[in-house]
Amino acid sequence: MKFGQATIKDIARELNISSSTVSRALKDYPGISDETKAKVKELAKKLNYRPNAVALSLRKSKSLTIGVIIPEVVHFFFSTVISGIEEVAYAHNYNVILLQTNESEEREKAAIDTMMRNQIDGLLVSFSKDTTDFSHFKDLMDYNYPIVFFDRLPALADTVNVVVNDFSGAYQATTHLIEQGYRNIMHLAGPENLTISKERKKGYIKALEEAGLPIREKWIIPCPLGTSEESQRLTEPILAAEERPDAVFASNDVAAAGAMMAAKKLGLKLPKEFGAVGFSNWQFSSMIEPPLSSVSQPGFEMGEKAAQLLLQMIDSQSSEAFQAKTEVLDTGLIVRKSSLKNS
Amino acid sequence: MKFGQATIKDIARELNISSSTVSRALKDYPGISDETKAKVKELAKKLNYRPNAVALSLRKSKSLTIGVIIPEVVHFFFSTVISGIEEVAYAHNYNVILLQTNESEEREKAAIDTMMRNQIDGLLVSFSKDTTDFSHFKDLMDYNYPIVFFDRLPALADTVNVVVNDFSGAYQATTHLIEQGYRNIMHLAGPENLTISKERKKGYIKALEEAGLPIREKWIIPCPLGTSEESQRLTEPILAAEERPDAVFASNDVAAAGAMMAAKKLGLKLPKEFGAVGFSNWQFSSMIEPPLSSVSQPGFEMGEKAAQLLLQMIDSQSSEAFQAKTEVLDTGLIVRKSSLKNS
DNA sequence: TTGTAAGCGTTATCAT
DNA sequence: ATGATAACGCTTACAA
Repeated sequence: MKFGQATIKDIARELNISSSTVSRALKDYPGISDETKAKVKELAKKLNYRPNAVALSLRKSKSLTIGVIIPEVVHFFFSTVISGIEEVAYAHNYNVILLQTNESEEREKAAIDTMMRNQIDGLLVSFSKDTTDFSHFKDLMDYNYPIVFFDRLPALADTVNVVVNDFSGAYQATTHLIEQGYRNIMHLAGPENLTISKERKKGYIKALEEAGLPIREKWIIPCPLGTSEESQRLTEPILAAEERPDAVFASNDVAAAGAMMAAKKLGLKLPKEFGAVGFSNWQFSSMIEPPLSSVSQPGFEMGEKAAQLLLQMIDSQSSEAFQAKTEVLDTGLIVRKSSLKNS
Repeated sequence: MKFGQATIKDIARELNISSSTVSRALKDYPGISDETKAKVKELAKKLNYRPNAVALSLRKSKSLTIGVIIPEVVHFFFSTVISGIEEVAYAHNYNVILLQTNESEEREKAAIDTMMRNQIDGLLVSFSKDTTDFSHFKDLMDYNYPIVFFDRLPALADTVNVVVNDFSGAYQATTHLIEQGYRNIMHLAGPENLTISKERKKGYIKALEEAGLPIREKWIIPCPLGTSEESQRLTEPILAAEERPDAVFASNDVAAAGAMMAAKKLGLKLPKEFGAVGFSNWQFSSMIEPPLSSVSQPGFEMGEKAAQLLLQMIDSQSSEAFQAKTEVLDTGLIVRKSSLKNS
């Protein structure tokens, strides 16, 4: 009874009635006299009574809290997703508990342990880059524990997922570069074991193939870190070579920006001599010079959708809600100056 | 007992001993035979026993959870702070529950209500822009409830706070512009009722005064929204005027970027004809053209410090920990091309 | 060395 | 229309 918080018992004692009556009066149960209801409610208000959610959780084995496991918070896309999750949770009177894994599998397992100890009702998961063993998720799913994966898909059967259409986003972006007249398009790829990276790479390749352009493996560069320094460093030698690309499709905006910096450093004119399209439409993309074209990901919607699916699983417990499904959200191509060859 | 989670009772039953013995054995209490301890621990492991944190919270009136109330997650600075909070909390086995207020005072009050219902052990608060009534915080403080305010300071006595040195950051930034040879420096200010905005404005004015430069009220423009569109729109007429500023010190990087866009649109050469320094050193600042000089705020450290102070209040409950104090973290000036007049 | 019982705050069940 | 009691899972005096 921290901070003088009043309990049902306090109210009961003061009014000389039983706690069950108080409990029922507070929730307008039938069979309680209007008089008692009024008295109880009045006193509750006066004492600033707040139901103890912890006691409720224990009693009902339900915490009205959902857990979010995410690689890092300081990431435009992820923070946008969190925001979407927050909104839906708030609207349904659920709380959000946040565990950041810093892309570490160990922290991920610890996070799950914490969530279980705290009787969290369900989990929204974007697992870390180098998670290869998914048994900690599998175990939960075997108990019918509600989990929705977002952005990153695990190598597990029968999961409920929300992703964006990475393939088509990448395909669109690359096709756009081709239509603009770029012919030698390199690709800065994401971490190799993530589905999103693979899909974006596939979309890139598909676009080249369809246009009858050659696929050059040496121009497909994985950027495991995803920092602009890394991509600048990796891109520079490629642009300095005899035969060089005239554009880049990057798996994320930061990498694209790094490539642009490399191109500038080598004195190339942007976007005429080197075009670029990124992925995720980060906040900064419109502010760099030239403004970066980018594939926009509906992060907020992803958070909303994932939270909605999870709450369905939690509330209904129907097998329908638990059925494997992958919700695919559409990307959009935001065309800015960086990819307009003849501007 | 969701998901087949084993409880102490299950272990007790299986071993034909009492739950108290199990409880004690699990925590190596003295006076339990090594044999029993071994048996209990073995079975606990086998059953994958996890202590029920909810039951513990109820028993101990302590949830090992701290709450973070923040205007918005999708914000480079705030998300960095959260990251720092997360790290410290994790290291001390505390959980973090996150409530976003979207800069609404009503949501802020609802957030506090939620936190109280859930027996959250303490609060880290950055209140919303238009909160003017702080009684909801005051009420808690009167009960000796642990709260640490960060970034934004409430108009309340005896609070524990963590802020950055906004005044000196702004002073440094403006002085730097002056030293570079800029003479007519405008200021894009933040929301007027926030202390941080006031402090930054003061630092700006102090620098001008010290340099013997005039303060021109018409060149001090509040940007309540803080978007680049807003600042671009507000800056354009000022730069188009007969007598125009030759530099800007902005209360945040986004506003600075907007001003730079306005200057470019009017054909001014950057940084020669128009210099700029922002605040917060957002991720994008190094990537725009010219790269933006900025006052860096130690967001991660702020989160760490705030969490540490809070945990001290929670753990010690000593009046020392609750004593009013304001931890001031130093800013740094990151000089990039946007403020180098003669580069 | 171990067991019993009460209690944290709430509600469901069964009485009255 | 209201009360008594048990239970959620765990800890902790107090007993034995």
